[in-house]
Amino acid sequence: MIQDSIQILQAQGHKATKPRKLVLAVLEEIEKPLSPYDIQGVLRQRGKYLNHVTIYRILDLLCRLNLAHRMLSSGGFVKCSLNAIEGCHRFMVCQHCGAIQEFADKELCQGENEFARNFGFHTEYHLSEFSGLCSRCYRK
Amino acid sequence: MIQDSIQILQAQGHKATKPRKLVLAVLEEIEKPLSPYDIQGVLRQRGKYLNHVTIYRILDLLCRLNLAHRMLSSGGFVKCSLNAIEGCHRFMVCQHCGAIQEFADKELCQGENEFARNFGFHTEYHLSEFSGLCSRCYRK
DNA sequence: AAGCCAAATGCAATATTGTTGCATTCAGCC
DNA sequence: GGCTGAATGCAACAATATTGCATTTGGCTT
Repeated sequence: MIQDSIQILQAQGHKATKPRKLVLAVLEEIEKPLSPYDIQGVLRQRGKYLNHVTIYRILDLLCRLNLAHRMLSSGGFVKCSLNAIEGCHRFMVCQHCGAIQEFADKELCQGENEFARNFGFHTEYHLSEFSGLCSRCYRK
Repeated sequence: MIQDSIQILQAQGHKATKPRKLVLAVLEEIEKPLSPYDIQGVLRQRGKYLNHVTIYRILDLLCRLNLAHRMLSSGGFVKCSLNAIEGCHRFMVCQHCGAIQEFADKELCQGENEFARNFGFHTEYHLSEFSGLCSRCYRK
């Protein structure tokens, strides 16, 4: 539900504007990485118009609040799951259908950070992307 | 040594041209993510000129051959270490000095893929970026 | 070492993506 | 309903990326 994201927005002193709801709704419904112009296109198909500058600024905000995230492979944006582990995002992207899914696993996350620490590296946040085939597409 | 990369290039039937050597040398020396135009700038400082289109095409090729990689955080390109684990790239990026380093760890990689498999996801390749402070910058 | 040819580069033109400053509008408050 | 700062739209611009085609060049052959 985009309501959850909206609540977080407001809790941090940001307004629940129509454009923000529209962008959140698109990210939520289309569970694939979308560029700012992609989002504009989807909205246009639905008879809505947002200036691209507005979309950029909304995505900036959402990323700052950890409500959205930019993917490695495509550069597109996706909505983050709200129960993600702090400072850690782990996505699986299906090469066939394009669907993305975010996963949280505390143990794995800690293991990775510890691994980095062994090299003297202090991890602030950590991003991980799996590319392959989701269970549906694999069966075919 | 860029010689290693050159060998791989040629082994796959690509030519060892001057522009390719120049780009490889820059990526090798400056161990930070560099955009195509960054690379052009570095070369210009050295009295060399490459058209940006050429640089784009070289980077495309290097990425296809897994000799370079594009980072999420910056959008810049880095040279891949040649002893990387197949289908797995793991980078650490220092927020302070910008230095990047690639690491390979078979165990960690297998753990991650297994984790994905538990969700029915079949990983083709796996990509991971740590953002934080390297050992030198952390001490300060 | 000269010539050949496909591969690679340079160039020009264009398309796409991202940014900035400022006028206008609107969400949330009284 | 009116006020006010935050948010949006707009215009102009800057930066990044792509395409088609003419020219050059690396690596092979002779």
